[in-house]
Amino acid sequence: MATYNTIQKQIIIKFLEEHKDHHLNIDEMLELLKKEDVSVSRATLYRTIDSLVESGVVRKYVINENEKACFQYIDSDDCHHHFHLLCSECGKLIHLECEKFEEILEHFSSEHGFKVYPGRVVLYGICSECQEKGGTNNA
Amino acid sequence: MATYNTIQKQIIIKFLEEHKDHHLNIDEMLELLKKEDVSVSRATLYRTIDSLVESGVVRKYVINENEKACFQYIDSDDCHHHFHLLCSECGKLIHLECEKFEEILEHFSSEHGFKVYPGRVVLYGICSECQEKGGTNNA
DNA sequence: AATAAATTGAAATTGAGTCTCAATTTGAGG
DNA sequence: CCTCAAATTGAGACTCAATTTCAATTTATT
Repeated sequence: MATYNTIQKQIIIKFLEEHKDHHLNIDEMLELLKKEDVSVSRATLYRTIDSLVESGVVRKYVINENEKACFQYIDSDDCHHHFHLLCSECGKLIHLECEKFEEILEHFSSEHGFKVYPGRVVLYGICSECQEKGGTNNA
Repeated sequence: MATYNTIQKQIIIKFLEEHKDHHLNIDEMLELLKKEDVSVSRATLYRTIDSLVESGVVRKYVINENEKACFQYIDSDDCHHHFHLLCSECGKLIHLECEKFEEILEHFSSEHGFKVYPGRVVLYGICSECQEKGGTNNA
């Protein structure tokens, strides 16, 4: 099964490269593409992104089950040291650059044989601001 | 807003306690409840489980985005100082006792001011057995 | 009992994501 | 630069887990 190089695929890959510093969901991408007057259908965007995720070029984030999945071009430079911290109090999502990330993933891999999917690592808790405001304590 | 103690809630909590060693999805629960000749509607089950998750009594697992969410009663005795590793391939839930846990929580607290809720930490990935079998899944 | 508020359940609705299929595009081989 | 089969596109239909609706019922208080 050959693969054809289509205009739509080029548009999508160019778009993702230009937005590699954000993760966007499908609707946000469609809207931005529309503003740029480039036309790609929803179905094609889903299909192309899926295959890019499959081939490891793009990472899929499911931060909150109730929210749409987000996608981001994997920049091999900085995609590694990246945690998601989600504040249960204010709902803020923190993208935390931290060298500890690698260490933790490595620990689970080498010590426990468990290969963690980095894109799905979301740690729930309370951010510093909400702690100061004196939030309710849960576990 | 008062809360009424209804028969349905009692049924659901009793059911979850009796099945605290498994995580089940809503349909599985409905089927098992039906076999026990106890009647709870799908909507009520969703609603009640949601509020139990909200209050931290029940944990929600989304093993695979394409699969139904699973739920499990949290046994407060043994959920404190360990990680939950959930294999996206075989669905196995690994309770991992590990001294790294404390270290990681401490790191986030002191270095980043973020207080992680230990009970909600679930790391998704692939277990060693499924890695050997050569899984294809991403997430 | 009377009452108001909370809850239930059957069915309708939602919505992210997938699938269908006719129309179009691609590119290898004349 | 034609031809043609195979790949791809896109509009809209479809799926299905989860949510919402709303009238009927249950709860707990007075």
